[in-house]
Amino acid sequence: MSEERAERVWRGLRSLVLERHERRREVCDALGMSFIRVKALRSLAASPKTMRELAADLLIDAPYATLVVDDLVRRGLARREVHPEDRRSRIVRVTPEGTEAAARADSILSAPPPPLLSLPPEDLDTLDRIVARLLSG
Amino acid sequence: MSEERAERVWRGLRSLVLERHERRREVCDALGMSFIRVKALRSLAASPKTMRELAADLLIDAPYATLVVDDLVRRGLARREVHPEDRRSRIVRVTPEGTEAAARADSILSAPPPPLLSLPPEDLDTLDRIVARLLSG
DNA sequence: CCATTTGCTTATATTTCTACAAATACCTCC
DNA sequence: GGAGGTATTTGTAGAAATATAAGCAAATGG
Repeated sequence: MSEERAERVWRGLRSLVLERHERRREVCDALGMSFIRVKALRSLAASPKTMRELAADLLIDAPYATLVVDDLVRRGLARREVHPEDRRSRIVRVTPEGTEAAARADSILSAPPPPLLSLPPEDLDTLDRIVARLLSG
Repeated sequence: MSEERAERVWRGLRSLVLERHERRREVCDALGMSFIRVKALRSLAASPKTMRELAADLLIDAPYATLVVDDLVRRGLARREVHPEDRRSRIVRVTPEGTEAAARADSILSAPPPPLLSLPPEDLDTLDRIVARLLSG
């Protein structure tokens, strides 16, 4: 049955990402902030957002988003700007320091784990193709 | 460069597991408990453990493990038994209700996401092999 | 305009997580 | 059988996360 195989694969993928090569702690230590702030910083570095959009992206509510952004602003990693078309709204944008910090987080989180690096090239190739397909599906 | 491809693959895997098909919230809602309790329950359902072993498995400290197990016991999902060979130590074991709840959690967490189920059989086969290799490495 | 809605903030409260110090009970080794 | 070490619990404190209510400013739509 392929259902069974799919389950084994899924458990394996979860195990790799969530247990074996989890890097939350490492990133939080490196940046000196909680993981939700790292997520916020990376989300904002990827593209500036209104508070509402950020809250939706992080799956948090608006008041908490305010606290998180307050903290990033206090650290000099982000700025609030008034939305040009709706002055109720703020666009949150990372500063150059924020960009740099987000890049540091990315480099830790995106670093492939050793087993992936020592995969035979043709396997890596195949995996690349399959993962792309899974992401597009 | 294969390093670059490995990075793309790793980012893709993280995205699949952590963003697209994250099921923490769902499991916590279904069982009515925080995720660390779900993890504890599943760990104990997989095999009974002493407090120390459980704490090590969950990467939490001993006092917090006591709180978590207290809660599971209060819910009737686990029991403490005196270790037969060391009366300082307790073996924590899930109850039948705990086994049932852990199975419910498993069925949510292990359910392969749709894109994985609609993968061509030969791709799933290959993926299965590669994931096994990554886990063993 | 005025009422209503929307976007955000402030305030407040609760739960969850993390950490550390100290107490208790038991084991082991001399 | 006493010293020192281990397993767990208790207590405490604080940070982080989550939720709700209330408020302000600006937009929208009669």
